[in-house]
Amino acid sequence: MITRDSGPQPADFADVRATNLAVVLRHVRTHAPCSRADIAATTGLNKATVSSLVTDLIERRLVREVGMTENRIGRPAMMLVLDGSPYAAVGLEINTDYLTAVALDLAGERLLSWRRAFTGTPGQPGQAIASLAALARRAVSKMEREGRQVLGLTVAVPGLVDADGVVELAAGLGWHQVDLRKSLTAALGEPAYPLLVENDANLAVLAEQRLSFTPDLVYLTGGASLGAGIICDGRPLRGARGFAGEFGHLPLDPAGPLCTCGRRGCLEAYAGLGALIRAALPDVGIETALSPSEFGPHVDEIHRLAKAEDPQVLTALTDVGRHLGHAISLLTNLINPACVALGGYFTVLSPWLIPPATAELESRSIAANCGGTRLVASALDSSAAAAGGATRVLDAIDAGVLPPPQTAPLPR
Amino acid sequence: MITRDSGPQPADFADVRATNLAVVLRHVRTHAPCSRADIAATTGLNKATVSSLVTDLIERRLVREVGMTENRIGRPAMMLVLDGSPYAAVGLEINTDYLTAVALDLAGERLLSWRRAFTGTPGQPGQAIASLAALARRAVSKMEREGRQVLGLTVAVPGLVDADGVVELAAGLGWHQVDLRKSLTAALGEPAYPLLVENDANLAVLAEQRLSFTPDLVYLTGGASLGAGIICDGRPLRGARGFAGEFGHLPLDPAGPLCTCGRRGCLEAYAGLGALIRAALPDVGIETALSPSEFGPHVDEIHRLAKAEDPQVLTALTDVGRHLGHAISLLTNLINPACVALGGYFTVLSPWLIPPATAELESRSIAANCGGTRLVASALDSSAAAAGGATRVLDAIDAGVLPPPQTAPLPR
DNA sequence: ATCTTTAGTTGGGACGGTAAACGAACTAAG
DNA sequence: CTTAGTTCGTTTACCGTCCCAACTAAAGAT
Repeated sequence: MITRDSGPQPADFADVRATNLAVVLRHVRTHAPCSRADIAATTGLNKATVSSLVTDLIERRLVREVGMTENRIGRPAMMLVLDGSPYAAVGLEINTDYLTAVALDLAGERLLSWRRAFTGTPGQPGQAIASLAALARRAVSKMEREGRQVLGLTVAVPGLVDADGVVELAAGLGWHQVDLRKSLTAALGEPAYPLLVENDANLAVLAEQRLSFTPDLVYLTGGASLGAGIICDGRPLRGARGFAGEFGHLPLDPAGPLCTCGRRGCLEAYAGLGALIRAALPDVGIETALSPSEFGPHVDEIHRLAKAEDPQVLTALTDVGRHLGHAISLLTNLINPACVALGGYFTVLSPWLIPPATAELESRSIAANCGGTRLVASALDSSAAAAGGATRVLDAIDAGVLPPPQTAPLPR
Repeated sequence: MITRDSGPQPADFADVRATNLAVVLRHVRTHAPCSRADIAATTGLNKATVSSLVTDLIERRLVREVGMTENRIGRPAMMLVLDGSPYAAVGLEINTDYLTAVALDLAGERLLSWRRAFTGTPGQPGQAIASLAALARRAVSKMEREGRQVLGLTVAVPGLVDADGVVELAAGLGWHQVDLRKSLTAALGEPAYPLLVENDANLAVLAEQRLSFTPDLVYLTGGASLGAGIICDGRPLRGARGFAGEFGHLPLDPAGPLCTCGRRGCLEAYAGLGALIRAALPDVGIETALSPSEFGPHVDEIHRLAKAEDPQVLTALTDVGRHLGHAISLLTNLINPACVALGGYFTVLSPWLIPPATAELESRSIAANCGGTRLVASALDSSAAAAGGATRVLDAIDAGVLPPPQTAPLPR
């Protein structure tokens, strides 16, 4: 990929070719169906170059000819579209109460969407990894039975993941220093495709970005713990040590309620799923610890009561929304995203959360009109992080890491 | 410049050449003096390619041969260094109480550092622009008299600047919708070099980065207003509308003291220069509005009293440090920078600010050891923003936008 | 004096983008 | 039906850049 950007790497012809292949591929993805002439006119590449690049992409089975245009002056154009059939990108998510698998084709169409209940034993990641590997094997086999080559697999984990795929810390899972990438690679028999591990919020925001097209975007995971996936200027923001987006433990009030992290007044203590359930459904979970497997039904119940305009639930939701707005105002002042998408349990409850959150945000933003930050419900469901994992594989393709040609070049 | 990064632009050989020229130039800057063979070995470029690139850089007068190595086995190497003499990068800063001009040579050596007192009339930017243009002309003339070509000029403004160089809002100057780039370009007679306008904090952090080498860095401007210049993953973070880094108006406490922006509990109301002076020097400025021209002497006085361990001043500084640590903990949780540099009046007072700020930061960070964030005094003085303006010009050179060759290619 | 080691240049080859010309396939109009 | 005009995509010749291998150059080591 060639851009006006700093990078210590020198460039050669392969980079030029890879860059231009990716340019053409992205154009086909976003403008399909389109002709070679369209591509040349829009990208500025020479017609001959585009022909050569398209031939290459067809040999790699990334692009397909679909037929001629008609009823136009001049020679009809051969239209091109992404070839969805020969490839698949797989994303997995492990969370406190479920495993998810998603597969997408090149165009981002969903090929597979599985979810299964799961409860791991804290401190015993081995069993969880075995379950994850089993799910991965089933998803990969299904793709391969359909004749698709798996381009890559990315696992979303609710915790801090380093660049080598080691889970430094995942409090909800009770994991500490787990080399998930290595273990899973071994469990899957050293597969040929790249296997990556990433934070769930950082992946979910990728999936959200593919739908929203915004280059400055934040995705908030709404669950027992709250995380933020941040994209600035089109690139994911991870921070120096990967701690960026620790949204749940933003200190809002040193005199606030006790948080699971041991401090007081974290956002999570106000707006985490546990706090919401305690405030909205005081009959449950005040005395006993909340079980992750109960979160789903509780959220459904809160949603039902909110629609029925239960005053206690509405008050609880307004309260959560206000604190969310407060925390988002910090985000706006520091990062100024164009859009903040509410994910997790926030998504379904957003009709009751967004109005108080927006009011709070407006009252706390220095910039007029909240600096242009829009608050929206996520376009994704609970498979967001897994879909983001698959999206990450597709993003690598878009960035120019293409599979090699499969058919021999045609004789002339 | 060629990197593994998304970008819609197709690439051709000119991009390859520009990328590799920049790679070699950066290597010479950071490893000078070095030989062609060193460059080839370190960058992975072919020896022949390096020779060709170096010849090109010498013709552009960006690099110079300085002499042979001695006392080694094998043929002695011809050492290369940056040629500092034929170019200059100019940065200007306009602020409430002064104008600053800085010029740097290619290697970042300071050629010029001017500062003059200045008080503008709010709502009347014309006079300020005339003063700024006069200063710019003097700086440019001095460089040209020394035989240096000006590569670019960047102006730092304490306010919101859009991508076209229009100052949307600069509260301290009383500016609103001032097209500074256009006005200054006209006042300087449509110069050949690029003239840019940027926010002061965004520029100061560039200068700080050149000294600290950290790719995840925040620079805090400490003055009447507080701003943050943020660099994430080596790139400046501006946000969707340029509002990123509005550090001073982070809402810390809705019940806090009144801020100049009309809200309550902004960081600036606790840790802005006005708040510090009121707390540390209660004899001044309680009744009358503080004049910007008095800020410098007041800071000197506070510094003197702090060294003398005046209890009231020490208490005020500890208080400011605590609030600073609180705000920085928000930065750490969201952006996770490797380093936060305290600029402006914070710099000289940092011995009294950093300990309480660090304590507060540690108590509020979810990540162990504050997520690795170090709090340091800025390595720059009050010319930080102007130096950053000049640095921005040098960064463009580093990124591959090179001046054209000046000498004809040597006959062979 | 000759060998070894390292520095830098030269020439050939490959690759990939560019430009202009060309053939192909269509519509429009006499 | 014929001719002109339009547009698509390929062909051909060309050029610039990088790489490789062989070469020259200049020193110390033997």
